[in-house]
Amino acid sequence: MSTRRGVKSTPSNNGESGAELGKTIQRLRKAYNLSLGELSEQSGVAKSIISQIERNETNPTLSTVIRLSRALDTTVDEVLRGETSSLFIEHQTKSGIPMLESQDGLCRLAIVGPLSLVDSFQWYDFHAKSKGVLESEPHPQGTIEHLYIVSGELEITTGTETKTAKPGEALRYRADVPHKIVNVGQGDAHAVMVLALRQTGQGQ
Amino acid sequence: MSTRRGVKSTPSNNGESGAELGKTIQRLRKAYNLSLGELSEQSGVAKSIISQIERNETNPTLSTVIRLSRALDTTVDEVLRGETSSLFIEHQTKSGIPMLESQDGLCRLAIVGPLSLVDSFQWYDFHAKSKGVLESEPHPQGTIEHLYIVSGELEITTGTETKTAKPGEALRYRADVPHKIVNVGQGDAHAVMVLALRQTGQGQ
DNA sequence: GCAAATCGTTCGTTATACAGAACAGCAGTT
DNA sequence: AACTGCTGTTCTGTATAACGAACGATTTGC
Repeated sequence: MSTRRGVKSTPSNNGESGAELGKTIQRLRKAYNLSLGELSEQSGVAKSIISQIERNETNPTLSTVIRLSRALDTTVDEVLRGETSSLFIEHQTKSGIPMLESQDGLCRLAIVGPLSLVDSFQWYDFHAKSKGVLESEPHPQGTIEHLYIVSGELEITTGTETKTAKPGEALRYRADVPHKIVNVGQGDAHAVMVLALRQTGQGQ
Repeated sequence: MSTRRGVKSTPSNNGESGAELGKTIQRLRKAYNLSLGELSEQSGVAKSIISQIERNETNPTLSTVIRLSRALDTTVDEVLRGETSSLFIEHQTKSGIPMLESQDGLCRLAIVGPLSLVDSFQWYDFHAKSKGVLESEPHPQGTIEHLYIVSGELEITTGTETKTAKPGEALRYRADVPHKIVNVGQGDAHAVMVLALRQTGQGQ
């Protein structure tokens, strides 16, 4: 957490949001050869606001962005995405299937799902004795690991973050960085894991 | 009642904007089985705001919508467009219940994996009381359903075939035909379901 | 049973997005 | 030079989105 609230270095927020929103809006506007006034008229947004948005000096309202997007004949997402043209590359990374086996002999990973059908996902049944540790090297870029805890208590560390999950909980985390699963409970732990490889690209 | 809210003609925006944004957000949140507090923590948006957004009582900031979209594993546009761009269930909701529930009320499906993202699979947590029945209309062509039984005893009927599965077993069957899951055991049943969609285009 | 937790909602305050007007910089006319 | 007409920017005041706390209403536990 630590959601730095209260701190507002940047004019508004923007930081993680549509970082380049302003630039994109302006680029589109100019592409259409519109002045601020014209776009204002067409979109119904005050030109002062548009000016501020273009300079990333404000954190616009959704409705404002929608109105601008419409006037610019595009969608919110495209505007957000900086419209980095084609970013979708079908990263069909086949890459060797990470054959996860118990390193310390305390974890067992059984494949219950398809692994050759399509490589968009693999599905494992995960069992771990108490104190068992499963360390994984990074999986292909964009891979997301889903862990559903059936029983026991697992601690997942991915990157620098660590979380503990109890039965019934589902964790979703990036698996393209080193990650680790530890059974911190007293007894055995059981979880279902789905490894999803990013395929459709353009997921923001 | 200083600020006369409560009764408001036009909430704020809405009109032309994200008409159903609130409903969509709520539907996604419930699909993920998140409470306002949880979503708040995950997204960094105050839960009071989320509440208001869901009720269309506010005209959220772009950054707010982005944060929510990310937490809900989707994009702004999908949220805006009333979404459901994709396939699935949407259950011939005769009742329009945002949550996935069987008609007899004995089965509950919670989405724990990505449900937006154009892509290839969805992941559910399935709970059923004794005698609970979950009937599904055919999913899109090529869809395969994977069911991993955690506890209880389930009987799956797909097409004309019927099978019974016990804990630890995994079933894989076509889901592009009507299919049915029945908890034939005495107690509750619990399973993890993965719905795999046929890859789009290329490859067969 | 009452306490503790958790749900969604509402309250009080602060920060700020918004609109419109006023402002500044630069073309072309005349 | 001025006067237009445009550009984009910077000033207001007001409405309100955001947060966090406090609130009743359930649900859970002991």
